Amino acid sequence: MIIVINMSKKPLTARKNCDCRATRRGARREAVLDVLTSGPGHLSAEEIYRAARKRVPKIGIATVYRALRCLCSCGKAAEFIPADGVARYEPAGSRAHHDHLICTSCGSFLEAVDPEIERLQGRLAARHGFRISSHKLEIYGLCAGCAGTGAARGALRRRARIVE
Amino acid sequence: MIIVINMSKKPLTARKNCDCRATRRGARREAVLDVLTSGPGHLSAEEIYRAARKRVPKIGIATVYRALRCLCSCGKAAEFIPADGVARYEPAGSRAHHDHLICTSCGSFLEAVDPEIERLQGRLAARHGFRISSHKLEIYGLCAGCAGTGAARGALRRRARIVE
DNA sequence: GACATATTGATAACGATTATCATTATCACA
DNA sequence: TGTGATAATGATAATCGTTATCAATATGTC
Ligand SMILES: [Mn+2]
Ligand SMILES: [Mn+2]
Ligand SMILES: [Zn+2]
Ligand SMILES: [Zn+2]
Repeated sequence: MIIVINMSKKPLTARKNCDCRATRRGARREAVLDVLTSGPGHLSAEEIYRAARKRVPKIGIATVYRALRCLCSCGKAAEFIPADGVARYEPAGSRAHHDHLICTSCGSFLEAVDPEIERLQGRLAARHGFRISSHKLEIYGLCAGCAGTGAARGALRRRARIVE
Repeated sequence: MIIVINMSKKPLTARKNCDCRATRRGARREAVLDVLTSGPGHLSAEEIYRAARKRVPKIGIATVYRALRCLCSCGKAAEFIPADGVARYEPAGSRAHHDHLICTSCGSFLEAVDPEIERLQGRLAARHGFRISSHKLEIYGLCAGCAGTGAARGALRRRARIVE
């Protein structure tokens, strides 16, 4: 795949009209995309940098940030910023939208979607004449494992990545 | 009111068992609380600093941050971090929970709550054995004014701060 | 007033991210 | 296959919001 950096200074939110154009190909940005799609997801730039160096040892962190900007810009990756203020990245485009349940104990990210919540957000916005372009729902608390209840362990056993 | 700094390094989320104890009183932290409760809300630390200096000209930004930490720690203020990563503060305690509709055009914050969405979040979490401690719902898009439709202006006219 | 100590503000430090810029890698084409 | 244009890279400086440090000051108690 050919990946080209979008050098604009705009935020990293995915855009429809990405100005990425195929020009030259290199191993570094491929490595970043690789880490993103094959890794556990929800990685920080620093974590992606460390993983990418195992494939391309001479890669610099600046290139990782540039690649992430490009990937977000053309919708192949998504950036989100949890409460600690450190941006995290996950593959996008081929994946459905989802929200995050973030464990404040072990730091794990659980992905989930409730179509009813999604729908009601539209209704809430409409009530205020607000035109939604995106939304961010993050639920903080204890994951099943850290809560440690029987019901919790049951839910953990299911181990669903995206569950309605 | 007496306000005492909580010097802990924990995050600024409001806690039930705040270790704030009344010991000494000063004008600076009062000024910060004043700005917080009398201002337009959703101010950044820098904005609060500028406003506080009109009341206490010699106040330093460090004191503003310290006061905000204290106020959040004992539940008199709430901190939240939108997509731009810059923390913003609003009075809390006497105010009900609400979510934010954030206009990406004019930067305004509209407050809203949908009890049904709140309820469904609990259901979603329960489905994963997740024990919620807090959540953050931010909806990004165009406010009524910036969207510029007729219906939008109607909604704007209502000018509700918190609407179900 | 004298003391203990809580609070303050100037400023250094910090961490994540971005900008700079000289060097290197890639492509189009002769 | 060589060559020139230029896209991409990485080391590093800069930036920005926030926190830590620390000497000076303010406050409460006796
Ligand atoms: Mn995710
Ligand atoms: Mn608010
Ligand atoms: Zn956990
Ligand atoms: Zn607006």
